[in-house]
Amino acid sequence: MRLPSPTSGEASRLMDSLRIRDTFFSYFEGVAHRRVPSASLIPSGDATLLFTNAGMVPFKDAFLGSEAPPSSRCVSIQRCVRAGGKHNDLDRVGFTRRHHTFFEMMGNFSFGDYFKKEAISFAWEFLTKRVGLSPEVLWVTVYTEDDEAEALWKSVTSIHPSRIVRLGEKDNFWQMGNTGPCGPCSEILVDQGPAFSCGRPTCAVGCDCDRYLEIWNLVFMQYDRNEAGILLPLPRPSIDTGMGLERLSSVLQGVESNFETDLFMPLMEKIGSLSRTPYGKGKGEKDFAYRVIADHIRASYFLIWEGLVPSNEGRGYVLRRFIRRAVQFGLDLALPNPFLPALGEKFVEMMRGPYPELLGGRDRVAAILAEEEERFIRTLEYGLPLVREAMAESRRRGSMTLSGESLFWLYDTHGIPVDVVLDWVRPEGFSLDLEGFEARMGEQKEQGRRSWVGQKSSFPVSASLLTRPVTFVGYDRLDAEGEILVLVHGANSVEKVSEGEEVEVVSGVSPFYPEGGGQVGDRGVITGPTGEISVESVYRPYPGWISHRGRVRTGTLSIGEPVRLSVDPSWRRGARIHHTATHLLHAALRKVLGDHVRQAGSLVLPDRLRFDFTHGEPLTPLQIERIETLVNDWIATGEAVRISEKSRQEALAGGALAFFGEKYGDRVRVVEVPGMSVELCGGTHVRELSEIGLLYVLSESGVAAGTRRIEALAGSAAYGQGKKWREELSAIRGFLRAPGGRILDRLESDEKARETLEQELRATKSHLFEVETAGMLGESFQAGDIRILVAAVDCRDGRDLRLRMDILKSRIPSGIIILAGRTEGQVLLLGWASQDLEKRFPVNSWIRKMAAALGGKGGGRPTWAEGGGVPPSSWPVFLDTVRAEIREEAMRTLVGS
RNA sequence: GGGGGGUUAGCUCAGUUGGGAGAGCGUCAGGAUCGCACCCUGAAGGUCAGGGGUUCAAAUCCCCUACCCUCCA
Repeated sequence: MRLPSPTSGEASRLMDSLRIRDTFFSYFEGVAHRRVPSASLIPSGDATLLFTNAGMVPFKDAFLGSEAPPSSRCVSIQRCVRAGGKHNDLDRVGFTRRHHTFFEMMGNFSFGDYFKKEAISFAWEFLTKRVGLSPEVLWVTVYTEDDEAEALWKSVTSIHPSRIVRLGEKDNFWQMGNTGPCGPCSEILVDQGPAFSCGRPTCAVGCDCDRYLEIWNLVFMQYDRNEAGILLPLPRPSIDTGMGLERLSSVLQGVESNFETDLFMPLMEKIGSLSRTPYGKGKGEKDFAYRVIADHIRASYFLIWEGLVPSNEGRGYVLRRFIRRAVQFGLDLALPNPFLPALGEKFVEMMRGPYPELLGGRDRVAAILAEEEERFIRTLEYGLPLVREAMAESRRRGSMTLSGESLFWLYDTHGIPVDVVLDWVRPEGFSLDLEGFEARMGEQKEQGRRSWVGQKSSFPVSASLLTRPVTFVGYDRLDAEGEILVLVHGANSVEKVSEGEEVEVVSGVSPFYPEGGGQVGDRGVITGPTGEISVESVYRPYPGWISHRGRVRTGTLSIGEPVRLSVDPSWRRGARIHHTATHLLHAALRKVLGDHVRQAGSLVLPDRLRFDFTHGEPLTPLQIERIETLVNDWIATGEAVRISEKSRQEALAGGALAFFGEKYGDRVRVVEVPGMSVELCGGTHVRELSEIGLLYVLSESGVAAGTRRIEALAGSAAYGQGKKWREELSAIRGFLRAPGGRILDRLESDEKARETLEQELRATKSHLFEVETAGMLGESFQAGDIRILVAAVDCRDGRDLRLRMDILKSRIPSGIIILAGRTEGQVLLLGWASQDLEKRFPVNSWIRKMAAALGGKGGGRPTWAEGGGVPPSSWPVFLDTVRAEIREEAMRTLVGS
């Protein structure tokens, strides 16, 4: 029940999400906005961000001013993933009406173009005129100090003044980080009626409950916060807005939760048909499971489609958690495994309208989903016995509660979620110490956090210090003239650096390639009027920056000085050879193995390369051979490498491989070897393939499930390796005296000969020991009722001694045997007592005593003991002494018993 | 990036204060059978992941490396 009805126009009563998208785009295009396609979920060049989590993320550099926006007015519907953080704990997803890991954010943006007035009026007009929301249900909030915004709401819209509420910094002030652009914001809310209220008397706008639903946030970026925390006015204030497509859909479709919109219902129905129980639309006992699964398949599908694979770290790990959580909740609904591929197929069907490109790669995504699902099921199967063992252990302690420690162990070490454990142990009457578990979990998190902040070294200079980005000239030149703009020593920005110091240098121009795209940063030297720095690594501390890290070799350098920057040509040469070789390798892999192969990471160094790619199984030697041959055939053509800048659409249409998509950027750099490989790439490359020379694949191995790794050498590194192999081979030939080949035959026959010899040696030894020990039996004597043998033999190692012992003890069914093995400079002692003498005559104490007499140690069990020491001055004396003592002891125990 | 667990026969895994490397399945041979499966007897098969250290003695304890599983960031 909802009063009053939020929508006023009949036409919009049943607005499906597709129409909402169209209406949104066409409205803003109508007011001169440029439509920008959704950027990748995986942010490019931003290590601080796990996923694109808001509509403004692709525009971050544009807001910071380090990059030009596609237009001063833009509109987008950006796909987003949130997987943690204060407002979106993964655990809450599925248990509320509105939390998602994957969602789409509709937004309009102004980069120094229009400001508050237009932003407010566009939003109002869109909501009330285009999608027909009734002004009666709308509320707005403004920042407590923002008089301007409140006045504008009153003057440019028809909202009732009593529906404008002022809120504080927590709700209505937005900032990107601790420094940088920020500003007040203004939110538009829909009053869903008292039925949605938490019922508390204090319930009003700002309350956490569902009654006042925030649907659109308008951010007025008008300040730049500097390091001191002071707000300085931005010269060109900007607008960033965000409205969740899922929320707006739920309002416009008159349903109670996002999960009942057309963005979810087909998935809910599919889950319902698989589990044979329909979704209860919020009233079913297990509805939460439907919601979790539907939500997670959306996020997982998109992430995999964008080239991510489940793994045990970083983004891949978040993806793994999505998939595993979905599978886990699938258990609650008794869904038959694997069920994720079928849901994925349904999702593509739903989303093919707005995202036609999703149709490509369907098989690959389905395969990855299925594999991860099966993998988790295996983990659970493996875990069941462990849980049983934990229960048994608890029972032994007389407790029917599994301890927090063992719950943590099951989860942390073996990946078995607590909920799953609970399901298994509840029927047995067990409960769980959840508090103990949470406590251990907290420690773990704290530890992770500490190690994280501990190693994070932040660049000590603000990103806004540079008014324009550093010009990279390294594609064409290896030398450049520049001026020192920033110097860093230790954790501080400094004016001057001198000999021996570790420093970082930023200059306005640089030919140094900064580490990125898998390619290592350049090395070289920076020379000033009075000093020189050797550059050891180069990276981008912020987008658009290039920082050179190294050590001052001679003299001093100061801010403002002119410098000459020179890249080490042989370093760069090795890097570009290996980089182009990587592209060829990638293309060859796809050709030989299939189009499911995608780059999953790469490392390009001057003297080797490493390439990770998606492929389900190990490569056969034949496949590796074919790939290597193909690449070398390509190299031999000597084809020219073409590098060009194109529009993204044009590049993709030309078949370019693009992974981990860029941002909205229209201009992309395309590296093409005609007929062989086309990739979007910012790295440095050879001009002609002949420069590569040759390529050797060194190894192929697995890095994670579904990901393989190839390591290879190209150019002079490959030649050097070939030379090394040749030298080794000739050394082996010389050693084996097998010149001219047939080394394998030679090894084989040698191996056979060795085996024969070993067998013969074994036979001879056992014969020898038979004879030898037969003689030794004569040395044995009877002491009371015990048969005793103490003897010394020459032997090579303990193994020989044991062989003799085995023979001897089979001849003496009851008794004591002590053998002293004389080896080079050492004595090994071995003692045996038959089972019946275990208590009465434990041989380990004798071995210990003898070893001590020989200046060594020993020990063991009563029936079998070993020890060692240095040889006695006289063997006969030593042995006789031992015999006498043992005899005496034997007689005494006889009397005693 | 930081933890936890693992790596022993072809496979699945035991191996308890450090003291003789094991089981089941599989393989092979023999027996039994018209034949097959079952069954009986026996055998082969191991750099205990690799390297270093401690020790008289290391699968076992310590350190390093590689790989696999898993958690946290």
